[in-house]
Amino acid sequence: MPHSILKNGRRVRDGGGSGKLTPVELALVEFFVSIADLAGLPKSVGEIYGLLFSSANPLAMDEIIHRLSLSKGSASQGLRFLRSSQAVRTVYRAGDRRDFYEPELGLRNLAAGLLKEKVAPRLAEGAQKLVQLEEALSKESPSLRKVHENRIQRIRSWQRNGQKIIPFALKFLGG
Amino acid sequence: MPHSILKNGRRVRDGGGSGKLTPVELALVEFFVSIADLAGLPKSVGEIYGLLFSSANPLAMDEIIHRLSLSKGSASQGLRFLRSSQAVRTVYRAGDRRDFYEPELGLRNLAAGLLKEKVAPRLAEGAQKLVQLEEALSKESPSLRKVHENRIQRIRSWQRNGQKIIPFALKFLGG
DNA sequence: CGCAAAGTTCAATAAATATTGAACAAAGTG
DNA sequence: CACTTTGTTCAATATTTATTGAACTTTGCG
Repeated sequence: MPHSILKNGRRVRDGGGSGKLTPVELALVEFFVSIADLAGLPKSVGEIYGLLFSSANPLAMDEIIHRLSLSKGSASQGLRFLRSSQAVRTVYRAGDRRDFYEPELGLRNLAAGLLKEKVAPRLAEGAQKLVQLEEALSKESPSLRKVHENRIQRIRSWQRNGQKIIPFALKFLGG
Repeated sequence: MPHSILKNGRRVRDGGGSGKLTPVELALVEFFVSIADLAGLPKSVGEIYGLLFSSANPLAMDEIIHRLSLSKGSASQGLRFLRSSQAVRTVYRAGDRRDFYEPELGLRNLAAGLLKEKVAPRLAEGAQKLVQLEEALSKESPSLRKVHENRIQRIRSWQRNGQKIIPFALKFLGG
């Protein structure tokens, strides 16, 4: 039985189009796909968030799979990412064992989540590399070392300025 | 004559290591490769910027190719991107037909360049999609339309807040 | 318990992206 | 002008990354 959405033995209402998206939903999904792309996230993540964003009520994974024609694997991984970065929340529905999902709508929270999940780890890794670097410095000729020390100072200053912005930017973004 | 760096008939000084990078250079290059990756740019772009950043003096494309073992194509395209986003500048040297490159060191300018080159076009495209979307709205049922109008308002508010931050953030980042 | 629905994992595969290098164009130089 | 150096372009290829789907785990229910 390929792709039928049966539940408790009867066909389930699927809120406007079996697997196909309405024009508005489609445009919203495309919008978030292009944002995902900009942020270096998989298309599927953008699709899922976009679908939830355009939905009047929370959706379960099997509905997402069906509307977007995604594989279970992509849906599961995409939702995992969105959950872990607080871009979606799970919602419980009485008498239904499935998890339902609704989107976070606050830009501040969305940004903070991405920052924590995608950006922060990389920056930490970068800082790590700077440490290794300091060690190697001592083995260079004095004149080259002077140049390099200077440049590394420059990176440190970038890091400081970058840090300073974050809380401020978040405040800007969020009510 | 594969890969020799001859110029005016004599071997040219290459500032420490033919093709191989010193540990410090290597660490700096890796640092910028990881930044490039974070920003969704090709590795080669990070390598090129990293090499220029770690160099005491401007470098020509053939030197970059040699030190990083890149192809001409990658170097040319990478430099094109870096130039177009104002992350590097060309420097002229008397009696040398080649273009020499030096890195932009101001975070503010680096950020502004990326914003203009990578981010802005995508956001414009996104705004474009929102327009298409408004048209399709009128064909929806009143109740669904209300939800969607609401959500689209939300996106517009995101855009406004995002815009507001930019000049402010840039001021923060820059001297 | 035994069964079915819900969700996860991950090796295989497909799709997207970057890189290469050879052919080409432009610009000096003698 | 003929020749060399410098740099660009782009189709072919390699590399990276996302997606699939089948096997598996977990959870709830009668």
